[in-house]
Amino acid sequence: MSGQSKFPYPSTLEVRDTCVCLHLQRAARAVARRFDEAFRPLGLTNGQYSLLMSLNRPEAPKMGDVAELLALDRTTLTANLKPLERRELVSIEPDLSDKRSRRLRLTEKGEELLLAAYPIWKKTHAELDDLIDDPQRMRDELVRLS
Amino acid sequence: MSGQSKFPYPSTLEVRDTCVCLHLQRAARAVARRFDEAFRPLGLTNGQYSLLMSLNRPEAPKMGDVAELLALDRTTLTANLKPLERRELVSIEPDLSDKRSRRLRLTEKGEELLLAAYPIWKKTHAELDDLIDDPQRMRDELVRLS
DNA sequence: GATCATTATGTTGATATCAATACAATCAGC
DNA sequence: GCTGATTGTATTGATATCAACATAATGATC
Repeated sequence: MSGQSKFPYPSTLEVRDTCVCLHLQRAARAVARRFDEAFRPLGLTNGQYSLLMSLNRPEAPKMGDVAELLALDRTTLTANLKPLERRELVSIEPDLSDKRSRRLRLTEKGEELLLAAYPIWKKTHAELDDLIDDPQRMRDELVRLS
Repeated sequence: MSGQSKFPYPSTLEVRDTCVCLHLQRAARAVARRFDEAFRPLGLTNGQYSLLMSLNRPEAPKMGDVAELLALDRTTLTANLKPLERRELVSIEPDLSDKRSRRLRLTEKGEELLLAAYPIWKKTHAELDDLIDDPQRMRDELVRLS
């Protein structure tokens, strides 16, 4: 036999059906794939798009600012910047008033890429939004979890 | 000067405020960290917990079944199984009736680990659920995006 | 039963993610 | 001005994620 698990099957079904974490990761993966595909002609991923977009500010932000905005580990941000820096979409400059900090700045090439990417985002986002009953409510809930 | 970006700042704010993808990735990262921390004493991540849990079925599932359930690329699943197999939490057996397929099975050690992890999940999940206005509605929306 | 499309999975290479650790610059208190 | 705590990043190592490509088994058509 050996047919019976030590872990009760009903509890498995409980986790599968109710786990917010699982539901979130699943949806996050699916939606990420959707945007990755849409941005592929530009050689961008959804995360790179969000990162570049977060750098478009009146004042060039520090790494910590961006990491917090994206709810991203600081070391992850360091890693994510590398391919963008290699493609010269982003420049990293030392902060003169605080030598620990570094300022992240979009290059002109980066800004041009955002211009090309924005209509793609607009279209893909609209398609997604249509799947959601109440997008604003959804975003509010997501922010509360962040 | 050089002060003006080629990409309009209001559009950046539009993306930041409304992008469902960005909100999802952010929340997914934050919630993943929360569960990863809770499971750390067991040496489990949230993804490994979900994966192990998905294997606790009457019939040992095939790789494709699990990949679909988790909305995960099949090649990612292959990678994710490796550390679990190394720790002997999961065994991978050839399917006798279809030699292409492989059946994923929890080992006894895997079942015991789930037993230890479940109360941690229960507690962490309850804390998270409290942050959400209408969890069922939220899950329904997330499923629609998957 | 040979051929060809389909199905199930694996491998490789690039990027993403985080914990743990380390280090240098800054700041607060003295 | 010293000292110790804090802050801002970087590096390393492990796992996660997917696209592109490859392979082997199955199934369908003839």
